[in-house]
Amino acid sequence: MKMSDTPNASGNEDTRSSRVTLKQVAEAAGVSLATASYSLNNGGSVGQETRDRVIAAAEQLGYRPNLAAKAMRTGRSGTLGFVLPDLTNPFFPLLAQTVINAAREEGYGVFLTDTQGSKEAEVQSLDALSRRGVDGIIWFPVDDLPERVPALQGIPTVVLDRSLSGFDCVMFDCEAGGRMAAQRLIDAGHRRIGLITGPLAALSARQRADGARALVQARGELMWECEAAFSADLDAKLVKLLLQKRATAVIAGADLIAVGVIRVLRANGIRVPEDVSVIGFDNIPWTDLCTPPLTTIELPVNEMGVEAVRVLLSRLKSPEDPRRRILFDVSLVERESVARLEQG
Amino acid sequence: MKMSDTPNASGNEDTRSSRVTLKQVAEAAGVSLATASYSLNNGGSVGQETRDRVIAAAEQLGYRPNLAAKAMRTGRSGTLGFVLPDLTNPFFPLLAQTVINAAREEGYGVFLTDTQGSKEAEVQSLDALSRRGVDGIIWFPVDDLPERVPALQGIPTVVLDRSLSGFDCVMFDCEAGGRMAAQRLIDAGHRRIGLITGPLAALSARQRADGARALVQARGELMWECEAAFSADLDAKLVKLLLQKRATAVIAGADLIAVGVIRVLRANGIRVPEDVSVIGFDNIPWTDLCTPPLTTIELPVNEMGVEAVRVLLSRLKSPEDPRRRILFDVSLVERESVARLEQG
DNA sequence: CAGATGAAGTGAAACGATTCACTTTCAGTT
DNA sequence: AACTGAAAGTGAATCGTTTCACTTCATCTG
Repeated sequence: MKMSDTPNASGNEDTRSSRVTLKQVAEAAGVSLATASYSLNNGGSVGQETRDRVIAAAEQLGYRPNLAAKAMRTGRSGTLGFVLPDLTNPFFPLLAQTVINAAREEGYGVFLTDTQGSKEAEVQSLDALSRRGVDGIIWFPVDDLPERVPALQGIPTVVLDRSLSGFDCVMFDCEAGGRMAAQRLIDAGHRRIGLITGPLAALSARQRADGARALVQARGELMWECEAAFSADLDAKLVKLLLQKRATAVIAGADLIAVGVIRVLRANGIRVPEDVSVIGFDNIPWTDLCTPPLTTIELPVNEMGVEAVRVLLSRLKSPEDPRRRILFDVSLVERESVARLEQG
Repeated sequence: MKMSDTPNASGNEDTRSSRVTLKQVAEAAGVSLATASYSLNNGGSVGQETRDRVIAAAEQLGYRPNLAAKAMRTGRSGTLGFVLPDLTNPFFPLLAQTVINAAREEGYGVFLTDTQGSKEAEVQSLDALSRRGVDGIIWFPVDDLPERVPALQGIPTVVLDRSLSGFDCVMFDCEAGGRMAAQRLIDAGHRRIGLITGPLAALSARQRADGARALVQARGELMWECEAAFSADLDAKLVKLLLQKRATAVIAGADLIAVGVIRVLRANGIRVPEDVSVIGFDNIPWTDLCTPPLTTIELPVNEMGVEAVRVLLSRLKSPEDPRRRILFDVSLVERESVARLEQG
């Protein structure tokens, strides 16, 4: 790391340290504080001419309302918190982007916090958001153990991808997804199928597994089942399973895992999809660039983000409405990692 | 999308809508407001016994300071803004994560805004952050045209990956990176080299190109050069270039582009790296999972995030210090997309 | 013992907006 | 001419903190 100081930086000119306040605007426009406030917020009863004058003055002075003051007076900060487990997991960036932009369109700023998969950090984050006085929280929990979160008292919260009682929840129909994945393999003639689940602490992983398992057991044969972390690095046990108990097709509980599977298989001279078919789950961004491009279950992540904000804001408006539970359908994305099983 | 209302949700019990204020704590502890404040902030002169009593009372009542009020009084909000172009670009999530966590460790919350690559949205974002009263801004600009941003007046800002005068800047040594990429190919015996640059509106893309071009011209032959967007979908012109004017190696200004190149080549029966070597830039997360794993230039993204926060906070402390310009070294990551050129 | 010193604690004024309750003005109605 | 009501505008309280300036009182100093 090199460093150099640039001594004569030509700083932001006109750095007026104290900002323009509403009072100054009022004075400039020759009206009272109250009228100035009403004018700028389209409230009260103010003559059109006066209103225009105030607006002009505000413009001219470069007035920017102090949101902290507004927040204190009104009790609402115009901010939301978004708590998620891990931004570097490719599943999340799109979701975060959607939430942030949906919120911005409604005039809300978003505090993003990444808990790095730690429950402790999660509790801390929620606590910090509560102190910050966010109006509401969107929460993608690390897992779905029903831990009590005292910080959340009284703050409207919507929970994503988990079913926590007492909260609005927005989820994917993961069980159906699991079934779809299995069905796709069955349709291609596969019967001897292996199943790798994501971490079962998460409801969605359990549901995916349940859906897939049920269908495989009904129509084919579940050769083996194994739990794995959300990662392309498979542990030794799984690798062994993969190479020894040969299934003709593998269902992975997440694309990241599927990519790892493909890598291991190919490294051992097993072709995908000719020898073994692989199907993933999530449709994370770059799975179409793999070799072979991954057949997978797509989740409407974008829609989830938008809906989460919608639900949260509507709860802000009507705190007493019944809790909502929204379930998004998922769909199969056909690519090249699944092949018809040739009768051998 | 299915929906169901759960009528009898067992809401967060004890939803006390009005929060505990410092005044209540003071009363409970039998001291004045001032003493209560001093006690909790380790300020003023307060007897140990009294202090303990206040702290106990605060604890017991579940007091959470209202940061909006504090912000208004002190003029500092304890928040930072982070403006970046596109969270779905795999380059950014790690950076965002690092910034968020580094800031949190110092007690700051981060407003994240994603401008979706639009300069208009960028100006709006900066403006919104200014209204929100953030104490400082970390800004990864869409490009480096020296647009005036009025909203920034007086808000300490550090700029990432760009050189904007009047700001603290944290950057990578991209020119050196370009040279390293070229050198790697030269070392492998390549002479006829093609160069694909990222969008030249960005300084870093220009620098990468400059570094690479200079070295190629000095030691080999620059077969062709072409500008491309940050995407794995290459436009027709580039595809044609790639297939017709055969270079033995290609330098891509970004991994995303490199992946696109590999895909096009392989789709046309050209092997990588046996027939054509490809080298990328960025070392974004999953390039080690490609086929072949991508040789590329790694940027210390994590370090940049940490440093950005460090620089920003130190500027908050001493606004009058000379502007700083920090340059991080980059490094070559050796994988499998570059091969020795067999003398043919 | 007078005065100085310092620790412990308090009262009240900010910070910058919103908003309730109120006054003034004036056109319209009887 | 007196009354009514709406429209236009204002004064002042308020949100929850921090912090300056001040008081009180016990102890120390010469």
